[in-house]
Amino acid sequence: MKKKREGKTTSKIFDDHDHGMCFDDAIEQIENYFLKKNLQFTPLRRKVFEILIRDHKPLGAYEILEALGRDGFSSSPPIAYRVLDFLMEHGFVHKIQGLNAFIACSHPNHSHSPAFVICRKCEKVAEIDEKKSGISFASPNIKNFEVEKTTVEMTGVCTTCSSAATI
Amino acid sequence: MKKKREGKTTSKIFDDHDHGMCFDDAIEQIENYFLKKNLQFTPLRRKVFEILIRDHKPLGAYEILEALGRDGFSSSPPIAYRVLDFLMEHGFVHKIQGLNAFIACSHPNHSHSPAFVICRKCEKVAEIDEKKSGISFASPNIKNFEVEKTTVEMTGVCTTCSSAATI
DNA sequence: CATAACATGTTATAACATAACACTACCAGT
DNA sequence: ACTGGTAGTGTTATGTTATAACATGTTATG
Ligand SMILES: [Zn+2]
Ligand SMILES: [Zn+2]
Ligand SMILES: [Zn+2]
Ligand SMILES: [Zn+2]
Repeated sequence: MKKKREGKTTSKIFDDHDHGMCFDDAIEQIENYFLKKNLQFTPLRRKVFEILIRDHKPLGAYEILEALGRDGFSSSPPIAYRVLDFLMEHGFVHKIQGLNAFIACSHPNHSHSPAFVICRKCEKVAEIDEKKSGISFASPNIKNFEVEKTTVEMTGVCTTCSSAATI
Repeated sequence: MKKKREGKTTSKIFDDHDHGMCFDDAIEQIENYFLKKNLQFTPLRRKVFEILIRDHKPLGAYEILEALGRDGFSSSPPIAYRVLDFLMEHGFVHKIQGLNAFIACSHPNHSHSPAFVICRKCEKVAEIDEKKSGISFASPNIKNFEVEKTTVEMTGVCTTCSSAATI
């Protein structure tokens, strides 16, 4: 059986971006980036990114594979994982560890350590900015350790879901 | 084939606790907690916790299962996952999302949002305290969202590993 | 003792991820 | 044009992590 991953309601923190613009911007930005870096934005890579940015919600690798299959691409697992790794290396996709899922980056311009807010009911996910949100995550400067990557995920319930339900 | 999960070197951030004491304390604390809460600290639960606290390093569920098998317990997957879920509910075990592994809590007294420092070379893991370490993680108070659980993991390389190796 | 709640055991399968190798296209140096 | 290297994609098989569903035993509690 399949794990549910629908999502139906919204809450303010999840709605603070204009996704129409977000989508167009994202495509343009990734194109420019690849051009500038002399990287190939192949049909497969473009398609995977489009699948992720289209609804701008986290998708499991196998959901991406299904979508690829529907669009005439190969849908064996390594296809998705390789492209996802590539897009993550360049900061256009992040992995949500708590969901084993992947999501298109919401702030692909500046390099950043992403933080995510995840509603465990509707499974909506928002990528937040250190400064913009209440969260202040002082740059981790641990003694005797060089931090290369941080994972920050906040799971809970959004207002819409909590007001709608009987817990 | 098996993923490596050995760990051989140490760095200061990983050595700031006396594990002999840590082990004894942990056992005593979990016993007291279960007694006070009228929960059953069954042989299976005790064994799982002992396996985790013994070396105080992250173990995969299937590693725990092997250890259980060696000690005469059943070693089918649900056994481990159920006990781990239970111990996590009560704050005595945490899951390291970046490693798909479980580790005994280092600060089982006070309720806390654990944060972890993970060396990707030796796979040593330290659970750090907000205040004690350089990290300051302001309590996330996001608008229109009630945070229930935070995941904070910092991956990098410890001094020992970085000084030892040719990157 | 009845019975409900909790705990463990067992089988099967789902969900997630990678290894290894094959094939093609493209480009650089000869 | 030949050669060898690199990058991208395709394919098969398998490894790894986690859960569903159901059976059995064990422990309060009225
Ligand atoms: Zn968007
Ligand atoms: Zn929600
Ligand atoms: Zn310890
Ligand atoms: Zn190390």
